[in-house]
Amino acid sequence: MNTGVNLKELAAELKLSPSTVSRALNDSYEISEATKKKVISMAEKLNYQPNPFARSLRENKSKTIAVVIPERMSSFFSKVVDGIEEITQQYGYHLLVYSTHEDVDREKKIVNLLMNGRADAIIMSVSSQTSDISHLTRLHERGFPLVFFDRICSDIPTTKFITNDYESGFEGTKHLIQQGCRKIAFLMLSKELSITKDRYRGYLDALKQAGLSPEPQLNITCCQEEEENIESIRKLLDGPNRPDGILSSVEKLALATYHAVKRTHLRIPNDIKIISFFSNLSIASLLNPSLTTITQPAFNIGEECAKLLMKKLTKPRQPDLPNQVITIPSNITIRSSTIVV
Amino acid sequence: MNTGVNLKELAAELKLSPSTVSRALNDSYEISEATKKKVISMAEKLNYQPNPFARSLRENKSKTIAVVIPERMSSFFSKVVDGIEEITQQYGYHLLVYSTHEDVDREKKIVNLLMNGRADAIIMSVSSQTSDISHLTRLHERGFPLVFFDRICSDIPTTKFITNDYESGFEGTKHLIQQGCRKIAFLMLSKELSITKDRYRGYLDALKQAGLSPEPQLNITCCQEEEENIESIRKLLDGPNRPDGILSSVEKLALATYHAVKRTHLRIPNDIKIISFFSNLSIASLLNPSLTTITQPAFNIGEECAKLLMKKLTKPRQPDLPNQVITIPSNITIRSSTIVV
DNA sequence: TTTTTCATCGGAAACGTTTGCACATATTAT
DNA sequence: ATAATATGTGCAAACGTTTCCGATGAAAAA
Repeated sequence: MNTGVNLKELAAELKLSPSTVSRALNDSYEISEATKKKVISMAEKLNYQPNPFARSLRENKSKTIAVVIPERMSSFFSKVVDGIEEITQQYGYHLLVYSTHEDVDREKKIVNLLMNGRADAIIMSVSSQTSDISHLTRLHERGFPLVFFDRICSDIPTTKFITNDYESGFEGTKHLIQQGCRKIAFLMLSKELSITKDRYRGYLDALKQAGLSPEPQLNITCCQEEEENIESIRKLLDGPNRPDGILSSVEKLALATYHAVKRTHLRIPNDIKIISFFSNLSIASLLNPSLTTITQPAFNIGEECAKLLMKKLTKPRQPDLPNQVITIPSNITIRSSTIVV
Repeated sequence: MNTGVNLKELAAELKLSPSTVSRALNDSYEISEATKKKVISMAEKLNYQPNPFARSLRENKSKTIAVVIPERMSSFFSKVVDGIEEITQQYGYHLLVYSTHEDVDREKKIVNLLMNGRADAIIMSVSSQTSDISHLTRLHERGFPLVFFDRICSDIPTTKFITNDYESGFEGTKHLIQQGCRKIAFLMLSKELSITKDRYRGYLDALKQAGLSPEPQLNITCCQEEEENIESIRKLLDGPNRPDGILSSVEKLALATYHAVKRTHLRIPNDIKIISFFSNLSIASLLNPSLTTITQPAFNIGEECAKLLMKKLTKPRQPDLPNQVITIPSNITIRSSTIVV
């Protein structure tokens, strides 16, 4: 790899000292406009690119932020990362993207690796297996800027961005009830997750408000194996205590539900109605029947995470990230999976 | 940000010189086993983490590789990145991931930024707008390790990983013909793309072999706006010269086709049969009717890219990346969108 | 005994920046 | 006239590693 000219060579070419050239390129007030012009044009001519590591070493910042997500093949997380990139790229920041694959051990390894300062901050959504959060508290206690989104850690006093999980769970359930459902199942990834807790609370409160009592056997906790999830749901559908409505708290379980229904004699929405948190609108309307969705503002969530961090990292003396939860509401789009025509 | 102890402090604690400690931690033969043990245990006790920038500056390598893709919300590219990460993570490498959003200007900016050595190598799939490749040739001529996958640049003499685009296009088209199609449309993102060229050649040859003549008006070049694509396809379907089969060269256009068909009175597969390059098997079988797919080995392609680079970067004196195209075959899965029962 | 070798370790340079400080020269105030 | 102040630039240290080159002492060979 032929690395180009460095500051010293550029300075030699200009018959100036490296310090002057550095200051000129950084637009320091101490340098005359004349030399600034000369330096800049010569830098362009020789295509000078400052060495990022020398700069990072000296300034103790990397212009890089790490994004840690549970999986890549998810329209929600893809859009969040797109939103983050949209902002950070404007500030010249780079994105290290890691997937934990819903594995807490991988998450710990990644977080521990990040502790050496390779990134200036972390934006993350925890894995569904994460219950011990010592790796995250340690990070935060060291003063490492950390922002959570979607799947958050309430115990860590920093800024979190979520959607209105409780209300969405509540409204989604209420919608099912209004469509005549009396036995509504709740599908989740893990009981530990902040999103399942909040969405579940909304679900329970909607049931209560309608005078319905929750039935434990209608709660299904899923795993990472799609086939296994499909079979769990199918068993529920084929069982004696079959639900007439399903609220899926994550995208992939809605798809598993459609697969499961295909294995039964049931029809959506006549026999069973489905609503799900879902970010891929194009797919939602192509499913048969089209899926009623609670659409999280994924791109927007990413943007907000990034904006907050950019403010913290690019302004001189910023305070710590405040301990608060910022909620950006979802939209419910009613489609055929909950409406009998 | 409270950065932990550094080498000098660790050395002071041990009453040793930094050089000795460094060598001990790097398992140098010059250091006795006794002191190695002492150093390692003290390093663990103080949780010493070497500064990655100091190391990168000194060694002139970053243990980071950049991945440049046209879009994130694509099961194909998500899986490729997963495959890359699977390998690189084993070697302690980090991944900078950039999306060009199919925009060649963004692609150029990203590539130019990468020229400063922030990453040790680049794995990329070019945007659909890329015809001028000067930014990539410049990169390659500087000796920067560069690997292409899927959407490749034939003119740049380096290693490329693709699937058997020609054969898949050929076989896909042949399958449609065998199912009785006589007027087969070809959907593409851009005529410039390597994948459309190869897949189109396969399509043409299959037509020729069947004695069918290609009709230019059956080729549709799409854009980035989904709605616009849907309407282009709908017009084709509603027009006087309506095809009875469609080969879509990319995933998103298959979805657009399903949307378009929904806006017509046509039925799949009776009136129109569809086959597409497609990586999301779960979705393919959920579409109505389920979609016949040509499935690219996305994860595997990512793995192979990464393996090649890891060999080049971690072994001492490796030759340049050879100028060759490595093909990993796709699988055709026949589903309902091409079979009339 | 003297010389060589070997096993361990330390000093210092180097990687490419940024920046505190000093130092000229020119301008203004006294 | 001299002294004070801008204005523009250079020197050198620092960031935290790795590694070249010596240095030391002990063991082996002469």
